[in-house]
Amino acid sequence: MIQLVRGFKDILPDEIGAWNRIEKTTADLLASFGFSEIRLPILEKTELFRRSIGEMTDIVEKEMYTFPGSRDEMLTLRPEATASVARAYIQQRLYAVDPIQKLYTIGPMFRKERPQKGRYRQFYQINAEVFGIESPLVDAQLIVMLWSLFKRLEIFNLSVHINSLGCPACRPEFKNLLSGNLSSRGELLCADCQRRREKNPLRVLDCKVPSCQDAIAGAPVMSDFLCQACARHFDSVKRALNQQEIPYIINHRLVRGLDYYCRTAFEIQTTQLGTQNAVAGGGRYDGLVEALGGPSMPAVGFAVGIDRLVDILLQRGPQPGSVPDVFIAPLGDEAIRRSFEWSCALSLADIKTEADFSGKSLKALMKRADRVGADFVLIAGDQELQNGSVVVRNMKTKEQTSVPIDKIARQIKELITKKIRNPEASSQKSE
RNA sequence: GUGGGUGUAGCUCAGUUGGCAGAGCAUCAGGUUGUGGCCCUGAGGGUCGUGGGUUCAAGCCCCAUCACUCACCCCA
Repeated sequence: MIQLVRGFKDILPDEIGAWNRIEKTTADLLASFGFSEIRLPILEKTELFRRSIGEMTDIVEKEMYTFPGSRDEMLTLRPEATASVARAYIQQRLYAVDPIQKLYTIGPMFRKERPQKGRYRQFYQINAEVFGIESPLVDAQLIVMLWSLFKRLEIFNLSVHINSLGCPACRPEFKNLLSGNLSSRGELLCADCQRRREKNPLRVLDCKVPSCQDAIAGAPVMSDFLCQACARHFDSVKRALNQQEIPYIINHRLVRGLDYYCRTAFEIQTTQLGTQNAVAGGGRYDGLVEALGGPSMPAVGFAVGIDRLVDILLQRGPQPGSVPDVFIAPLGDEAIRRSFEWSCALSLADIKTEADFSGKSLKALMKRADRVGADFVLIAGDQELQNGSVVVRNMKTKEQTSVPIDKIARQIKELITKKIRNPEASSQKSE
């Protein structure tokens, strides 16, 4: 048997309800915040990611699906979307139409990591990016938007972590200071951090090895070394979050894994998954557009891990799926032929219809009707055909009525609308 | 990339010191010639992940390999 690729997965009907809910909620919410959807290729030139994400990141070093394309060019399945969105913003000259662009995209990303709970080699993200606005209020607005997305999805037990990474004016000095501070207690650091200390000392800050945590306990924190502009920016973000009553944690250890981030960095974590607990992350990347050959342009954005949200939603049991309104149970060859006609007509009239053409016994048909959860069953045998009618059975009340064949669609529609109004009252009673 | 755990029916899992491959659920059929859920009866369904090895004999022991899973790491 040929099996699917390691770390990839099939999304089956039993969880598609959760996916649809997340995507629909996102589309509605982001539209009200002024975002437009874009759709981009999943394949890009490798160079794009090397330049944007950073040569020395784990993603670029060892996690990308890269292979030769045409004309000596290497291609890569995108490991994240921000680089592609920025590329499109530049290439399509969107900044010339209006430097301010609020864009979002939903789709698969690919990273060759070891699979784990909440971590897949093909995973799905919602990416939202705002170009052309320097105001810290936009940073805060993105967090507000995320917060309300999770609220609408009824996902709670979340914490918002924020930090400021500084900017090219103040970060280099801090890096040097930190590096010097860490080398004074280099003995304590784990092997990875020994390496990081020189290449990118910021990454030592979010190392989880206990001895490293001890080593950095007294280390300087970025927020004490922010330049005046960065400090004011960070303060505004915090004030805006306070104003919207969004609880947050200032996390000096929060260092994004991608090189392009500056100033605001944030991550939203859940307690409902395993150790892969980040459901969203993002921040400001003012230098990226220019670094990719575009105009100097501020930008800020985030990514949401859809797979992880689905995992959380599914913990609460299956999400409501689609069940047929009507099940057609024909008896005998003539009835089966006619039921084909009826099922087409009903489906085309927007009635969710399921017909069984197998010719099995009525008992078997009824069992199947019950299993698929149909509200009504349309029974047609020789008797009914002779007098030009069919039997409609209400599966809940067991009521059966005879309906003339030429009035099937209208009758069913009437029954369904009645059902939609009634069960609300009855389900409230039962609670 | 590194470590731990697990692979037996569609699903969840038993399987004793190595000795005929099992249960529950699900499916299908019958009990009821044309009426679902409950009940009863029966049936189908297996390369015991894969490949080697030890043995008279391997689901069980040994080696390798693959997959799943959890954690490290990294991140959404």
